Amino acid sequence: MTDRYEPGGIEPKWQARWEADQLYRAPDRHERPKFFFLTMYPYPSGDLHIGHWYAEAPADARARYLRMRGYNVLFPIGFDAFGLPAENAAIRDGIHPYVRTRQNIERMRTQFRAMGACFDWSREVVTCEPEYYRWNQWFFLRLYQAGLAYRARAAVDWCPKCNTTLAREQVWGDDRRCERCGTPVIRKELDQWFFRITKYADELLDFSRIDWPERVVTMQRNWIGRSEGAEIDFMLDAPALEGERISVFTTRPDTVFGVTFMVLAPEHPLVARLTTPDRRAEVESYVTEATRRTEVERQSAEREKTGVFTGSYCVNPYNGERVPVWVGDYVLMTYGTGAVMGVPAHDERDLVFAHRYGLPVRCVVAPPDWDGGEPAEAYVDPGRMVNSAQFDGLPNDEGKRAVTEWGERQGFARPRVTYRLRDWLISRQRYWGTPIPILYCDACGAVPVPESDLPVLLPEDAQFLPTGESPLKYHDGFRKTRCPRCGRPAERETDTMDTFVDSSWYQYRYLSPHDDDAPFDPELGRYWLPVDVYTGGIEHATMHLLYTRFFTKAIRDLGLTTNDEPVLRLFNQGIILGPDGQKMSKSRGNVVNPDDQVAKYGADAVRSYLMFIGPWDEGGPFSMRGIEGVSRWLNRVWNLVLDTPELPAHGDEATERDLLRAVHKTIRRVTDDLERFRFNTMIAALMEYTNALQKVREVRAVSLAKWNDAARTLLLLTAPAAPHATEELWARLGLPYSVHQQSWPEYDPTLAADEILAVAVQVNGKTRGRIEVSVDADQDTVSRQALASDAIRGWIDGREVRRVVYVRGRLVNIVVQ
RNA sequence: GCCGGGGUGGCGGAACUGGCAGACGCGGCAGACUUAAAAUCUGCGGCCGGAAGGCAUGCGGGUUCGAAUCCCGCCCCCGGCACCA
Repeated sequence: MTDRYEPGGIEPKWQARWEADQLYRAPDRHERPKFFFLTMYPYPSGDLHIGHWYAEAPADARARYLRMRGYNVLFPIGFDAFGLPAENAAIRDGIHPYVRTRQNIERMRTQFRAMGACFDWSREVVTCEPEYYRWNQWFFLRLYQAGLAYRARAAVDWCPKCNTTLAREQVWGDDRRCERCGTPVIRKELDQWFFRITKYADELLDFSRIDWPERVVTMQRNWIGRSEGAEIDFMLDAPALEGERISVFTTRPDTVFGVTFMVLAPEHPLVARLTTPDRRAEVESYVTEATRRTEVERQSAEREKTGVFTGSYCVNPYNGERVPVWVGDYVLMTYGTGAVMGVPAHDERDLVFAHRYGLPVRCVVAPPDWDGGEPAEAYVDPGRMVNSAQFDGLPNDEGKRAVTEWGERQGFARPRVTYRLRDWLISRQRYWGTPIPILYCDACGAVPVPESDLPVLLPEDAQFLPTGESPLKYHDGFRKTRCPRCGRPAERETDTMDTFVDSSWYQYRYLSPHDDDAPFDPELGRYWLPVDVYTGGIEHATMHLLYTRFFTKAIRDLGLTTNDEPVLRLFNQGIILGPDGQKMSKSRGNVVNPDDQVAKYGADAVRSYLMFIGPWDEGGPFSMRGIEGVSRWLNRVWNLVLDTPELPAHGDEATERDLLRAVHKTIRRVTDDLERFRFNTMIAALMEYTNALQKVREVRAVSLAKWNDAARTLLLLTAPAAPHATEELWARLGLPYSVHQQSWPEYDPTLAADEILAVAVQVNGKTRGRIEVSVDADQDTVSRQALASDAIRGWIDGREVRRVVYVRGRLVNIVVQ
């Protein structure tokens, strides 16, 4: 018997050898075509969990495959090293974030090496190092100069547990919780820095240049939330407010003749002045009540729509009608103009409101079979306009444009597009992030730090105290400085940047990670960019993946790149669950530790098993039995390759042809599956091929030469999934190092094609038997053969054959009376 | 409510463009090897039925020679958006 397969012995050996030989360095200039394969870089939590393996191992297999296909593959790795956990840990146990983060990274590097991943470590980026984050500051200054970064006072979301503000994208769910810790957020009025992502709203809605999953595209579309409509001005008809107006945004200008009331958000600036003395007490108490309610309460659709009349009226410019102005907390100050025209006949919410307060309902878009009265339910479908003066009879979708145009000519309406998307709030009231390169001078105001003074270093001697406030606020050495304009004392901004700023451009830094002159070398950008394939979890669909698209467009406009999009193709892997089918968590006790699995079965088995589990984008439960099955397969491959049978010099011709067919079919299947990220069926194909080789070996009817070719093909095709075992076997066969530098096998379609096919014979669509036919047999031949076969005769005897359908190579269907 | 994805054996899953449903793996059963066990190898495995045969891809219809796949109407699960005017 040959040596047993012992991954624990061979895996570290090859990892060291590959590293020493710099096998996976991606040269910057090369005659081969480039392929930039990016995976989402991890946060250095200090332990590589099974989710990291699931994200990286199948991606690594595909990167290896692309190398064998002849691409110059850039497959980099780095660490998303700023962020809250390290800072919280510092407050808890006094270890400085730098120290802990660097320790964590060191440990994870070791674990990544044990995976056998073919990363080009020479390009590693670590975002908490000044050589990285100085470029965050540099980009910030450029965006500031271009008017794409600005400071504003606004009501923003604050996480009371993380003690910082959050971007809209980081507030999740209908109960508005912090994306990181799940704590419900609260509103705070603060001065904060923003990136003007809304400037790119329309361009971000254009997905025509990229091949991204429908799911992500939809989520981004929803998030941006573009709606087209009109803004219409209603003049106020109140003694003290002569000449002032309320503007509303509506997507239904065609219903403007149906307006029977107006509703303002409680925060609307006109509310106080509009309120008549007799209504004041009631309105004021309503407004106070509304502002006291939480955001979640306010936005709950189930809540009853309440409101209060201000006592004032405005005038519908289209028909001159006086319309009462109400205040209602279902109207949001943060969307549109903070005022809504009430058209109860054609809007469900307005109808509820009108019924509650006895306001009139006037139908202006006729439902089919309209009786001239008011509809019982809000009618929102298409129809012809009625009760609408000169627009009567017009289909309402045309009416939208006609009404807006007419109002525009009169000067009280204009087309308008509104977005749900808000500018990206990047200020964080925390230490462990990139300092925002701004200082405040009493004389000059907010002053950008000159580029030549970058980086603004994060002071390492900060105090981490459980006060909830950033240590930078109390660090005089950091805070106190001089104004570069006037030389007088000034104070630095103590907020740091959202870590999503780091990840918005890290792919570019991989090109020249130690470049001191620029964030990345534009020359290299011309070769490597854009990213060809990006893989990672779906959870970043509207955060990171939206921000990085914005960033690329913004720096394109700054002249730093010519690409419109950062990533051509996106693929989202799913989530690995515990063996019980539940999300892995320490409290459930269902966590699978990859290090344990590697110790037991080897990295190759863990990699292959993760690929075999199911479709990569679906994830699924980790099965302890399942990984044993894959481990058994690798053992079979091992024994099959090393235990070469006694074989004749000349084999049996038919058996050899069958073997060759299996070889070429398998190459085709494995290649197609890798192209489509179908790793599960790729492993299944390799298993089938292994089983076929085992059968051939038992028969001993092929020549040694043919056998060797078949066995080598097995190693080449398995190399991406199980890089160590295949390297070892390749070496033991005496073949030249390295299996990973061999060319990917090509398949020949003619050799993969069958000559004799087993065809199912159906009678009236039910399979009753099967026959063997040659590939090129025509329908006549096949149907004659089918009708004559014993298994079929009993089913058709005495019945009239009405029709015979032959699907080449698949089946014959005999249709009888 | 709107949008996207899904529902297939005991389990994970497979099935090109409408063409033999259940590849591959797990578990199970039977056998070989072994004093025995483990490991390994071989065979059998959708359900009902002794068999013939029938029934089967969430449910109900339809189109078709033929439907897991296409169409219509539902149910359930996952994710996103949602008082957004």
